[in-house]
Amino acid sequence: MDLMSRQMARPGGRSARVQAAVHEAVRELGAEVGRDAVTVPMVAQRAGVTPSTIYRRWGDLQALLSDVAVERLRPDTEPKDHGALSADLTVWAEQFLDEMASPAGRAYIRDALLGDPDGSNAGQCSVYAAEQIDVVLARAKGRGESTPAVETVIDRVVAPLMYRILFRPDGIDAAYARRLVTEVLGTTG
Amino acid sequence: MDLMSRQMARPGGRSARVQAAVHEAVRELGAEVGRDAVTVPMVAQRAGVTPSTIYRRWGDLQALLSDVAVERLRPDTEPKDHGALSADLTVWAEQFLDEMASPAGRAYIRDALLGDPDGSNAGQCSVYAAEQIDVVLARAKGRGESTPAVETVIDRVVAPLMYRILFRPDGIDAAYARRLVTEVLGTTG
DNA sequence: GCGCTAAAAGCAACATGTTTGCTTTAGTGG
DNA sequence: CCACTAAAGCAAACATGTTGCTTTTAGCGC
Repeated sequence: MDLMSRQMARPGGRSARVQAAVHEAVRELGAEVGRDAVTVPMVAQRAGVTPSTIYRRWGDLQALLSDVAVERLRPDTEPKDHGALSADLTVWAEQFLDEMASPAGRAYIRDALLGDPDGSNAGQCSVYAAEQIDVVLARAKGRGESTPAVETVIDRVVAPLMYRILFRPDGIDAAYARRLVTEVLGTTG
Repeated sequence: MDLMSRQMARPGGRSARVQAAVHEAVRELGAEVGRDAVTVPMVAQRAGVTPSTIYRRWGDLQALLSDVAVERLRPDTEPKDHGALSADLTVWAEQFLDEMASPAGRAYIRDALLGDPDGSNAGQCSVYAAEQIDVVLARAKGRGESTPAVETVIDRVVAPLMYRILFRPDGIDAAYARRLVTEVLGTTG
């Protein structure tokens, strides 16, 4: 059944099935009863496993939620090609803001940051963003456009957006995202 | 003082003593056994109150930790005056990075972001940073220096630092902080 | 000062969540 | 096909979180 073949490098093992079932249970329950009401015993029952299995594999609820959050924050498609760097970056930034600034998006980000002592899950989120930007910039270079460095875009666009999403939920909108993109492109041309 | 004026019907009374005792217990236990090992019953015992008091006032451990975290993230002194905007900002950014990027600092930031559904605690952190920057910029204006806007400094210095602290703990150092300051000042002069 | 009032803390019983030793099962390689 | 190992199940001990009711105490009018 495709319940068990969802995103697995090596389908077939029992552990793999359990992980898939547990992740799916978290997603379903999160949608049904709200993220804050999800408990380990609840997830276990839905996934058809015992709570101790979850505790032993993930340690606690937070680590599990962090896992699932990173999975959801992974972009599922490449950024669309609009024929020009400014258009590509602008659209990407607007969409990024849209997804991340929603209550659900903020909850995922917080979950990813949490239950993540070594920062590896949060780091993964940053990698996703960097990859997307890299695609956009590489495409622009292919067209002969001059582009800022990936790091510059992260510093000047992603970081300000994320800072405001996390620390100042008010007063953030698409116009702000567009302004950041315009400014970073203005720097290099 | 604002430690006891947060949401208190009876300042100076028993509630205030309880709050102070609980906060102190959290700080002590955090230092002694590590932040992750702190539990509500533990805090209650150390503070000489019953667990139900804590649950009723703060709701859960996370909200309590969030409270304490914001308290600790509040700067205790005004930024020092070094006679020039670039020096003031550079020193401030280095110190900010130093405090925030430490394991303890990161834990406080995460706690502040957490158990904070409405974002008010996290928002407070941002306000602290903005206030400090405002002092530095006002002083520079008083000397006749031209300065960037507070918002600009937040976008170009604070946000990138915070983004890296949270999402990419590796590869962040004082030199990076200094570069950010140099760049933002280069923009306006 | 003296009680009255109401907000907050204490208490205790209860519900829920977490941990752990041991047993059982499923996948792997001989 | 059998033995071996890693992971899951089970159940009981344990810790944490919740709640109704009682008691304390600060603030207030007298």
